[in-house]
Amino acid sequence: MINAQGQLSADTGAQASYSISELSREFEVTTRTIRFYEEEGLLRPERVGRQRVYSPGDRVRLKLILRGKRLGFSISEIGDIIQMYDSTPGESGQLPYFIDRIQHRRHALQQQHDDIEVTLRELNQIEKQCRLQLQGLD
Amino acid sequence: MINAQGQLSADTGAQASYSISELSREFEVTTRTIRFYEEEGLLRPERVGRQRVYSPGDRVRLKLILRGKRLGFSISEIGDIIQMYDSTPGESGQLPYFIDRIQHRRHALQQQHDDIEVTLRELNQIEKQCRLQLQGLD
DNA sequence: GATTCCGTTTACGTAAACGTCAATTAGCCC
DNA sequence: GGGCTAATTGACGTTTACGTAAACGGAATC
Repeated sequence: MINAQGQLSADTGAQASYSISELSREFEVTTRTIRFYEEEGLLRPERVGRQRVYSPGDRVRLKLILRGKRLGFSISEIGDIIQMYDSTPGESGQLPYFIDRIQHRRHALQQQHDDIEVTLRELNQIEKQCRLQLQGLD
Repeated sequence: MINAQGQLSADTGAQASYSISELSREFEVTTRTIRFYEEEGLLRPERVGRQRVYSPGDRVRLKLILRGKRLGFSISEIGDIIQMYDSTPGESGQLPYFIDRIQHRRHALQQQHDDIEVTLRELNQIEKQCRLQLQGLD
């Protein structure tokens, strides 16, 4: 197989590098968006000349970013989360503070989790009503 | 007990009506925010003179709105959801279309639900590593 | 009757998250 | 070497979800 740089690479499904438009297509975001995330410090692709070249690691980061977006987090919150994945604890120096941040994040996620379950149950209720009425069993 | 309008009301914990500042305090949002939701058509409190008076139903709607916000939905999406709660199916006329909208919503929520579980697992992993290192067992 | 406390309206301001040009560069194709 | 395609930078525009300030109204309180 031939990748974006015109070089051979084993077709393992995991490429060695990606162009901005490849990622753009794969994740269905615009290139503008990807560059914006870079401006915000969430991505740091390498350069070949002036062109951006994304590693598999960059691709994973982008995945993380988009997952964060789906969860409604802001860019800076996502930056926060990515830092958690990034920093080999030890680099991060302040371990207890770090653990504290993790727990805050987790707490927010738990809240969301609960919100979702409540909402899902309610939507199920509503839908059930609709279906009954649709069958004229009301 | 005496409510915001200076009238007697049974102290059942469920008041008959609320002022904007009462709701503002209870849910920790500004009055500006509450008025904004009204501008956007998410709330329709009654008026006594020019002042807004919120019913228990309005209060529930506000709760719904804030839950939607925590889930990262936009105002118009929340409006959409509230409509689902509101419309006695049958008023809504187009039942199949309505059910379809519910399923779309539910699909998005399921996606979020999955995202959260993945993220929680990952955070747990990270935290475990931190704790190990904190104990010098690394 | 001046002050204080809520509340209201109007209107302009702003941060976040991109969208949308416009001008430029660089590699390939024939 | 002209044209096409993909990418880059820079800059201004836009939408959403409120914040903030000004100016006023009405009821209560001192």
